[in-house]
Amino acid sequence: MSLPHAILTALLEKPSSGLELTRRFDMSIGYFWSATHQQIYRELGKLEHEGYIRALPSAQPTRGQKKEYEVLPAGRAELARWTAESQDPKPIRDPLLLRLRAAGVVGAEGIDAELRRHLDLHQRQLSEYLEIEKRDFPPDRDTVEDRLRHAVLRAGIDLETFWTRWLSRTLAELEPPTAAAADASTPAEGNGPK
Amino acid sequence: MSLPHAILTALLEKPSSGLELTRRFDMSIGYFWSATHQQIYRELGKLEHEGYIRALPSAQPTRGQKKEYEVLPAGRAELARWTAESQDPKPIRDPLLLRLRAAGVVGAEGIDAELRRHLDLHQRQLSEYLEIEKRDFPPDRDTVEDRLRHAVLRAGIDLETFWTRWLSRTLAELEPPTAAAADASTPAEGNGPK
DNA sequence: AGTGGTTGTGCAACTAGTTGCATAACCTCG
DNA sequence: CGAGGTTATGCAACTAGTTGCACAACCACT
Repeated sequence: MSLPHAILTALLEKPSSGLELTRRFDMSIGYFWSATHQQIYRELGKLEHEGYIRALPSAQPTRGQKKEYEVLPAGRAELARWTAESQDPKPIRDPLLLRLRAAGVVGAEGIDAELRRHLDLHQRQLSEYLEIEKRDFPPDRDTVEDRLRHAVLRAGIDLETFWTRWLSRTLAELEPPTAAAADASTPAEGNGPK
Repeated sequence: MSLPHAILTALLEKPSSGLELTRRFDMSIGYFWSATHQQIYRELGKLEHEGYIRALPSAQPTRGQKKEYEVLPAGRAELARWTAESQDPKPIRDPLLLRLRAAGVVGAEGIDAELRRHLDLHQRQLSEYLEIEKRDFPPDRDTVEDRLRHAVLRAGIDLETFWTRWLSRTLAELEPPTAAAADASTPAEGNGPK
């Protein structure tokens, strides 16, 4: 039940059309929730039907034309209710970890290439977040809202940091020992006793 | 497409019945993939139908009676194929971060209680993982398989560590300044100049 | 006026995961 | 033996997210 609330939050920050929301979900909202434009349009329809949002009167109802939405009081109330609600964290579910475990059973051929690829992706994401932090959070402003937004971004930063560290360590642990243990096709020149 | 492969991995490690798998998913497998018993039974049916696994001959086909499965060569091949495949990491999607952002818009009332609750849950999970590490990974054994399994567990440990740190920091940042900034109903006794 | 790209909205079908419930076999205790 | 709990398998309906495509409006260039 998170997507409708993500949309309400985004619309409270700034009334938008479906496509604008999609772009915002790809950008800043993306570091804690992602969604495709189809999900967003469908959800906008539902939210309007339930009386949580409404289309701004300026927009015509024909297809292919921009339609902006704003949040109604009922929508704000629903968002406040949901925000204060108690929800348990969901257990981890990560395909990469699963594949690593599977590699332990069917053989680790080629898994290191995949680990390196992920490491690269996470490093890029991390430096992107650090850019955003530098740009959007100079050390002067300090409202509660700023702090909350900064905390959320920092979660993104810390998570990417975790991944890059874990991937580096895992790669380091898998590779050299494999080379040392494998007595075939390993050059191993210059480090034996003379 | 991860659940069937999680099941294949689990069955290769040890042939099991549906309920046994469910228990293993709640325990050790749970730190990288979770699943309910209904998902598992449904998937076992599909995997058997597709010729990846088969029921051990000892089991009778009646309902309510234990039915153990083992992986067939085709299943092992499929798992190896999937493990080596290239898959992009999925973007973060975390309701707690979303709620924190929403709190910045509709007000942060009561969110700190929720943060503390999550902190407690993550601390428990972390110490559970540390127990498992101490029990299952003594520093002597060192096969490639051990290393892979240990790396996966360490991802769980590091992730829980990230959460506990991030939650502690976020709580620390939200609370004292709020008390200092709010000039109403704050006792603030004994720390001013005499 | 016509073609081609961009912006924008939207349907339909599919895949994955969740929730609630039904039902059968088996074991234990009185 | 039969009542009640535990073990075990499974169906049906639902919710959430993904993929692929259709189509209208608008704009710019020729």
